[in-house]
Amino acid sequence: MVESAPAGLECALLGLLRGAPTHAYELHGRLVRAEALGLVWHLKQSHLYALLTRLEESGFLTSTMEPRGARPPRKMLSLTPSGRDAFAHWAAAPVAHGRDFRLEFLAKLYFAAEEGPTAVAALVERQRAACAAWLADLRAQSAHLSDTQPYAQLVLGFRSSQIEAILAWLETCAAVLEASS
Amino acid sequence: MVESAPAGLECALLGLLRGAPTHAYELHGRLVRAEALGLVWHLKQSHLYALLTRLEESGFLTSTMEPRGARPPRKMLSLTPSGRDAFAHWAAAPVAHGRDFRLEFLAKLYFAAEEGPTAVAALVERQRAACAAWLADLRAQSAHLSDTQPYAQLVLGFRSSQIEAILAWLETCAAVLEASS
DNA sequence: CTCGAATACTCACGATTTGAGTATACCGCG
DNA sequence: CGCGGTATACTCAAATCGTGAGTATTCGAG
Repeated sequence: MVESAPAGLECALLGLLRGAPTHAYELHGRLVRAEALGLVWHLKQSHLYALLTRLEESGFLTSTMEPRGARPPRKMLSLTPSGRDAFAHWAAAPVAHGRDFRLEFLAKLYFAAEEGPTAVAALVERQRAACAAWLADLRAQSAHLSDTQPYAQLVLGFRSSQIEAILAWLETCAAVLEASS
Repeated sequence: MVESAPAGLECALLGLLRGAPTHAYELHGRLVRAEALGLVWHLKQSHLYALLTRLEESGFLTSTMEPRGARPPRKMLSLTPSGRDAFAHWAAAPVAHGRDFRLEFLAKLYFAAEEGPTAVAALVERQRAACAAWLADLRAQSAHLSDTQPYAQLVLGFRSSQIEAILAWLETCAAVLEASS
């Protein structure tokens, strides 16, 4: 029950429990199988169990044993209000670093897409603003660099170009998901 | 002395020991201070010591205690032939995943830049080929996707656009470092 | 001469991640 | 009918990673 904010991807697990209570095994099945999030996030079974245990210890979810006659019982998980809250906050906030895009932002986008075009548009717009700020910062740094540091120039150039590509891609996000709704 | 291939960034440490034997403390100083690699790679002191210990245990480097009169002795590190070899192999090979660019590829580029425009050109060209292959693969995957999976399309689109940006940036690499040599 | 910064290194711990294992129940096949 | 393979559901010990915090000495500024 320690209640410290859960780390990025743990919140995505909370998101998967938004609907009906589920048990860990099925969650894992969803992730590795069809579920689109599995494209983005690979998680071993044992790791998943560990994460869920921690989320429970921290009070973001509760479990009840579901007896199933002859078969072994299942540990059914559901969100606590605190868990629901943590997810909502996480899902709405943009990521803070370019390196968090591959996994964390795409996960956020997944949930936003489930919720509808409005949520997507809001997330994309917040993220766009954050990226624009990073880019401005990088350009300022780059300007302070002398020509005698070509390597540093390349490093900053690399980061800038990655962020520019992200910005361009963000433009297409809202459009694509809008078109298919 | 277990001799299993060292992980990506450990090889970069080997690279920093190519020249004169050095001791760990100075290595750390170089990394956090001026040294351009510090832009890319942040490493706590204790972590660095741990990595170096492991590299020594694996036989990639050897140490000798340098007595310094009254002052405490230093543990001077130098590459073994096996270490020199591991570095050379690592430095010449392109990285295998987009996610390795931020750190590992930029580190390789750093050493290539030290060595001269020829080495840079060779590394860049190999990496370009690898990236082109990834891109082709992504496009093939994308083609197999139905329109009913807009999220998956976006994910693949994201990856493609990141790699395209990398390809464009690679073009500028050789040019920039060539110009400043 | 002393106080703080720099030098040089060590250690114990917590968190993360993984491989490997356990145990039961269902289902098809001969 | 019973045998083996697969699916279900979860557990655990252990490697690995990474960090904070500490130690001990020396040097230079005031």
